Amino acid sequence: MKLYNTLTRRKEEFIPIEEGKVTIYVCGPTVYDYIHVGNARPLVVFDTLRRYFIYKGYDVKYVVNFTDIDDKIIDKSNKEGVTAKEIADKYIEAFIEDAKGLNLYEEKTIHPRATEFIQPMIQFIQGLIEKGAAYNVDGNVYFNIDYAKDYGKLSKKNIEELISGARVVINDEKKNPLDFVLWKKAKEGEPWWDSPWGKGRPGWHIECSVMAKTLLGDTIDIHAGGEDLQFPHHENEIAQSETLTGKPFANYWLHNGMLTIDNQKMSKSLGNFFTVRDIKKEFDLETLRFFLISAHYRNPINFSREIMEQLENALERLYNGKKNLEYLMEKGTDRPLNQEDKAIFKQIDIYKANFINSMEDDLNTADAIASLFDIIKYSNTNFSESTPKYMIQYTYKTLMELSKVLGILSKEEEILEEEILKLIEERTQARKDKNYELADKIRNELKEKGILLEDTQEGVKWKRI
RNA sequence: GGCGGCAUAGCCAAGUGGUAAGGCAGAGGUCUGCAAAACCUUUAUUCCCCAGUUCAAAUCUGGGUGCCGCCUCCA
Repeated sequence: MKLYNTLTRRKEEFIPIEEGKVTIYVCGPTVYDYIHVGNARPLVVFDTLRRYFIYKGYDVKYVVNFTDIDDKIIDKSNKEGVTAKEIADKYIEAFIEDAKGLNLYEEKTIHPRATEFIQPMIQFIQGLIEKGAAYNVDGNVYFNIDYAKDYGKLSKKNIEELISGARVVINDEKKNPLDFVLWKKAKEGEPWWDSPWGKGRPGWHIECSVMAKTLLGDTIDIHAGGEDLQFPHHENEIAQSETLTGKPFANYWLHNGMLTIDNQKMSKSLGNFFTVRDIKKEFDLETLRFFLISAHYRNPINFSREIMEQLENALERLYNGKKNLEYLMEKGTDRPLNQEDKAIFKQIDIYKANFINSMEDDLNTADAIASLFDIIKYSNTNFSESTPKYMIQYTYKTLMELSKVLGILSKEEEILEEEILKLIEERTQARKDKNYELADKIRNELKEKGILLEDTQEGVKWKRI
């Protein structure tokens, strides 16, 4: 599989550290609020990458951390008069709920909390101090970037230009203006942990380095996140981790493009954001997931109601195709396969190969989705009740297998209540009797109950609206 | 100011040298009591503009225009 590596700015063949295994670390949310649609992009995109690795038979270790101690969380806890932990717990719980809606593979995700790794963080910082790469000034510990080899190699920044950019706040405590904080001295009323440098808490960058190292090892296969984290967050992670271990921190750095609204980055600071919960009121979150994988992950995507509606319809077409296959699986014949049938298998296999080729090419989900539509169109056009069951099952199995990689079409067929089934039967009889008035009345009645009936050539079908 | 990216139909979006995938919306048709679904046909002589390389360019080179991101907390 080829992946675009930000470190080299090229697509590279993915070679895992250990054959058949892959370790992935994705920078997760700071849990001080509900996640917004922009936050959801890396979660969905890299979940899809993980699913594809699983599909290929890899043993995947996948970590998405929670930053549960940070200025914003402390601010919020002060405002609301509750502890920082209560804030974090509340939004972690909300995250898990949103994650389920987005069909993230939560059962297979490791979710460490920063506050559970304070001791390893202290050891990590201690190690940096011993190497002379970090220094303590009155309880604040800084990383000295002059000790980092190749500082700026990920974001391709030039240190002198960064300094002369003058956006850096002058801080007399720092040896180099670009030095960043590893351990923050606790202020009055802030949560704190004991450390060799006094009471305090970890800085943001150190958290990810330590959790990745502790859970996945000194060198991980893939580190991923939004492209806005390239600098300074990921650059600093590299600096501290590689200075401490002397080994590469991550072999592949993957960054997703920004999600925009009216062509402007969706972000908390600009205030132009929708939370995943906002969207859930209007759309199924599966549609949001589908939207997020409908373009290549490195391109910016613009979010709007119009686009969501388009994708809602597109997704419905896939579901209709799936339902048609389910229906024909019941009705198909058991006759033996003939020469023509075999050509159909071949065609389905071609679509499957196309899907895989797309995914192999730097996770081209937009292209892969086209193969799903190809399968649907092909089966809609060529299959009927006289098609051998086995072939329909094979097509269905292929469709579901590939959909699972993308994390879509996973909603199960529901069972209808007894009374509704009765009404449908009543209506079918009315139609046979050509009593269309009664038939339409029942249909409208069911529509109000959220059941939409369709009279197809293959019989009555229903769906929830 | 420095660094990076993007520009393909009404909308969304693949395609990185061989003659424009796929989806949505629209139009016409088949089927149908009606509706819906499904299916068929149709919708870019052209890929922001200009110049160049080449037998051949949406794809490569140079220039221009517009938009976006990072450089500050951010997915």
